Amino acid sequence: MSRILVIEDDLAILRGLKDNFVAEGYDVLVAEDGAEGYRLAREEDPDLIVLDLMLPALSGYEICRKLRDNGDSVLILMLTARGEEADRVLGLDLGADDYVAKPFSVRELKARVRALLRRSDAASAPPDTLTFGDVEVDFPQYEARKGGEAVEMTPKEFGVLRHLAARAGEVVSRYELLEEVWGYGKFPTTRTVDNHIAALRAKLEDDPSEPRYLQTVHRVGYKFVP
Amino acid sequence: MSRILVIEDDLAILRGLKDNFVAEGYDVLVAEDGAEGYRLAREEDPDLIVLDLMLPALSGYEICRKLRDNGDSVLILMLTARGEEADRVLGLDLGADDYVAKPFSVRELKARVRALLRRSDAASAPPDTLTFGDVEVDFPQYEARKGGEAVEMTPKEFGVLRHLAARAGEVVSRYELLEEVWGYGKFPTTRTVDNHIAALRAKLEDDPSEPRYLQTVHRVGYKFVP
DNA sequence: CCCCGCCTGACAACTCCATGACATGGCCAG
DNA sequence: CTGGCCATGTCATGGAGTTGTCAGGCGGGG
Repeated sequence: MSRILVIEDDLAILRGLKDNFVAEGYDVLVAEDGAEGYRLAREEDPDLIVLDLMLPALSGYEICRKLRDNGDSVLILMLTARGEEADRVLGLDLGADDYVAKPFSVRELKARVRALLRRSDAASAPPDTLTFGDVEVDFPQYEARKGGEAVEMTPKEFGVLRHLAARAGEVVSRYELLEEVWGYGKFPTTRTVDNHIAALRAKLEDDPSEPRYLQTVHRVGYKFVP
Repeated sequence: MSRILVIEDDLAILRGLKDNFVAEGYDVLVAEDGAEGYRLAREEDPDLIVLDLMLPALSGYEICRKLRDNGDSVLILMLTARGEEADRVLGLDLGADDYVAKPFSVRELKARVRALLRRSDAASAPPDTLTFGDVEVDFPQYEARKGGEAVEMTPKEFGVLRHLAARAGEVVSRYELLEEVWGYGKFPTTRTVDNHIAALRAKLEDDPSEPRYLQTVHRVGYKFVP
């Protein structure tokens, strides 16, 4: 899941944004002033920054420019007072990727964040089909077949399989799977992972009781062996 | 590399766009008013035109129509003021290939330009007509028939169907549909998408309660299966 | 002014997911 | 080698979240 840094001095807004983003499964960092925000932006390497234009210590304007001057291409979504020179903010000399005017609608802000992140990671997507044994999986279509027969799988199952396959041969811990598939804001039991593995085995393995592709590594996690 | 013509009367924006496109390696032509822009469009035969809707001398609207009337199929990306009727711009009255609302993000604009050029290279632009089962849809004309009978569909319904069909087989999330069909700057609920899907099913599916072509993928989105 | 398309909210039906209990199996200490 | 313990497999169940559906209201265009 993506990591978002929110830099905003109004604590009520900061809190609200954080809660909203956490609820959507993002990994959220916050800063209440510009200097701290800039430091986090450099050290924590977030995927996207929600940046208030008016800030104590270091303005959003300056943070944006400094990041760009350093060649940082992190996504930046600027919060501006209504009517504030939108053209200026957007790229032409500041280099923000989008902006939302205050007072803003949370729904709009979330939609814009989603849109920015989706476009940016569409570029670096993992391979979208997977074949092993007599199984074929097409992730964009959310379809799977075994021996030519369609197999019904749930989104979580696709997610788990994709993350295991992306690191084929490597052991992946339950904790890692939870973070990557479920997202940072969610905290199910690690037992939940076992259940989804079991479901995948039941659907894809020739002999679910003797898994060939989805192997258990005792006390560590699971690995996908193609 | 591709040749891009930018027609825009705001010099700050014109300059910013030119610099950005040049930096990406495009061959860039510019015009500050509609008459000059139209002349360049005819004489220089660019691959894509970034066209402001409001222009002195000759409006973007008219340029677009005149080009199309002359059978010119150059790619056109329209810049519109926020909230300006996106449906109209993308329809046949106008014939633009895409649009971006002002104030826009440069990253967004560049992404859309890339997308348009890539699609035209691959010659896989969204099709003008669509046929499945006993249904025929003509997008430029905004006409649909089922079993030979005319079917009344609203502009939004055409939009949703077109975007699903353009990615046939792939699951498209409600959020993506909102972004692509409703456009940048509009933020209805995801429930709205469901309603339009329901309307399409009622009009186009043989058995709307058991959709064959417009399928739901639970917790993910919808997909069109031809 | 009315009409149509659009958006939203409410409700019910349904899917998927998380959890806990119990069974089984692997690993280590003795 | 073997008993005990912890980890994992398995399964049933309740609940949370999603979707289909419908009615009502709003706004723009004719």
